[in-house]
Amino acid sequence: MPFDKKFKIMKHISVIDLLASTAIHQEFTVKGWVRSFRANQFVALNDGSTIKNIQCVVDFENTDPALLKRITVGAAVSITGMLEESQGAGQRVEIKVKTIEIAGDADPEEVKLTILSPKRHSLEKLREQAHLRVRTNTFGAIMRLRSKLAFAVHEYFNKNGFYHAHTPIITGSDAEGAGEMFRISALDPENPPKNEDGSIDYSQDFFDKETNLTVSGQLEAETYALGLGKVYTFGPTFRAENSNTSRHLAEFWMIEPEVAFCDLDGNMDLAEDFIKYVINYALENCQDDLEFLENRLVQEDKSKPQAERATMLLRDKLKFVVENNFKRVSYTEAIDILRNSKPNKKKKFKFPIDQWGADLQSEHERYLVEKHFECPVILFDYPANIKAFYMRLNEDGKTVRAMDILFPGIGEIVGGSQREERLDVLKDKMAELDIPEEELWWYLDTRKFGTCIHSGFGLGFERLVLFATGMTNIRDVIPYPRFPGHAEF
RNA sequence: GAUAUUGUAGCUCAAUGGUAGAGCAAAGACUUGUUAAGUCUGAAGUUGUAGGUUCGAAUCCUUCCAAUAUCGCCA
Repeated sequence: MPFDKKFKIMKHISVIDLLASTAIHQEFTVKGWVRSFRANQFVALNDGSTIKNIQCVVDFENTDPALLKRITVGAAVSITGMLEESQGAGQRVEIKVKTIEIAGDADPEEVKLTILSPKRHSLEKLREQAHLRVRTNTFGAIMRLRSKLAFAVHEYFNKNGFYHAHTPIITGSDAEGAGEMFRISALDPENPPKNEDGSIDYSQDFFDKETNLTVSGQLEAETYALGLGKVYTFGPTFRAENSNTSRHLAEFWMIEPEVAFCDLDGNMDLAEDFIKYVINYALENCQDDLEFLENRLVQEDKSKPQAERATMLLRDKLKFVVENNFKRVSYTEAIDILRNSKPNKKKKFKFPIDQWGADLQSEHERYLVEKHFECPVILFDYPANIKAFYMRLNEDGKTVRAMDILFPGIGEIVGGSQREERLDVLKDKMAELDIPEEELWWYLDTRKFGTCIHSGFGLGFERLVLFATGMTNIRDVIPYPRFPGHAEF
C-alpha cells in the first residue's frame, strides 16, 4: 500500500497520479505551483512529481476577480475540482476547478526579477538562483533523474550481493594521495594552541590529531571488502583542488565498490555492467524527463554550427552505451594508436606523443573516445610511476593493474585498480613515495591477516548524471555546487 | 593555478568615437477553450568597477571584480 494511503498523510493527489487516473467525474484536491495562467482560465499546475503539468480550468466568470488576480506564476495553490476529459488537444484530462485557494502568493513584480518569470533563461542565470532553479522544467528533470539514478545504484549493488559500507566523512589519514584536503578543526581559529616551533598543536584538537574531510572511502572500503566480501560506498567526497572546469566539484558524490577475490578483469566487467544497468534504469524509468532533456538538446543544437551538433539523440546515445561493449585497450596499445594518429603526425596535439610512459592528456583521451573508437573506452595496465601507491604491480615490473573508463564528452568517469595485496611490495612502494607506515598501519594489517586479491573503482556520480542528462557543466547536475569561491546556499 | 572571451533594461541581444534601441518578461485595458494564448497602451538604463585619453566614450587604454570556455589536477 502506498505510503500516502497507509498513513493518510497527504489528503491530496499528486499530479503524476492524477494524469494517469481514469477516475473521470470524480473530485480531487491537487496542490502545487502555478507554471502559467492562460486566458484567465487555464492554470498549468506543477507539483514536481513529474515534468508534466495538470491543466486546471477556472470558471473565471463566476470567480472573485481579486482571487483571479492572485493566480500568478510561481504562486502555490490548492485546487479542488472534478477530473474531466479535456476539450483541448494538449492533454487527456484536466481539472474543472470548484475551489481554488492561494497557499502562498508570488508578487509578479518580484517574480519578474527571478528565473521564475516564464521565459527561457541561460544556465548561468539559473545557477545564480540555484534555490529556485528546481522549479524549472530543466532542473526538475535533472534532479528527478539524479534521484532515480541514485536509487538504481543502490538497487544494482543490492541485487548483486554487495553490502553498503558507510565509510567515514571525517578522516584521520592524510595519506590517500587523491588530492588536496579540507582540514576540519574545532580549535579557536583566532588563537589556536601552538607547539614550541610555532606550528598549530593539533594534539589539543577535538580528535587529538589533524583531521580532514575524506577524499575517498577506498582504503576503508578495502578493509570492509576483506570481511564482507563485496561492498560499496556511495557518499560525499571533498577535494580542495583549485579546479575550475565544467567537470570538477569540490564536493561531489562518489560510488566506490570494492570486491575481494576479484582481479582487474572482474573489476572491468563489474564497472561496465554497473554503468549499463544504471543507464538502462534511467531509460526505462525516466522517459518523460529524458524526452524533455533530449528535445532541449535538439533546440540548443539548432543555434550551433553544423559541425558542433550532436550526431545522436540523447536517448539513442544512452541506448548505444547499454547495447555495445566498451572497448578495452591497454595503455601500451593506446600509446601506439596515438603515436600513429593523424593529429600526432600532423603535430595537432598540444602534447605530442613520442614515447611510452607519458601521461595521457585530455586531448589524447578525447581522441581515443570521440574520434578513434567512438564508444566508451576502458584503458588498463598503466605505467606504475603515473599511478597511486596501492595499485597491483604487474609481473613486468613497470605497469600496474589500473583501469580508467573514458566516456565521450566527459572524459574519465571511472578510475579503478586491482589493489596490491602483497605486503612486501606495498611497503616498498610506500617507502619509495615517502608514505609513512604509521599513518596506514590499519591498512597494512589487511595485507598481514589473510590478504587476498581484490579490486575496486571510484565512479563520480555527477559525471554519470552529466552523461545521462546530456548536460555539459557538472555544476548543473548537483543541487548546490561547491567549487572555488562558491559555497552560497 | 594558467590562457582566452564576455560584461548594455528583469532576461536575450543591437548600437562606425557623435541623440542608448529591439524582442521577450512584467504592469494596465480588451479578448476568452488556451497550450511559451492573442490585440492595444504606457513604463522600464549611473552601459560591471575605479581611473585615463578625447570637444565628445557603451565603443579606445589601464586597474580591479565577475561570468563562461579550454588546459592542468582528477572522479
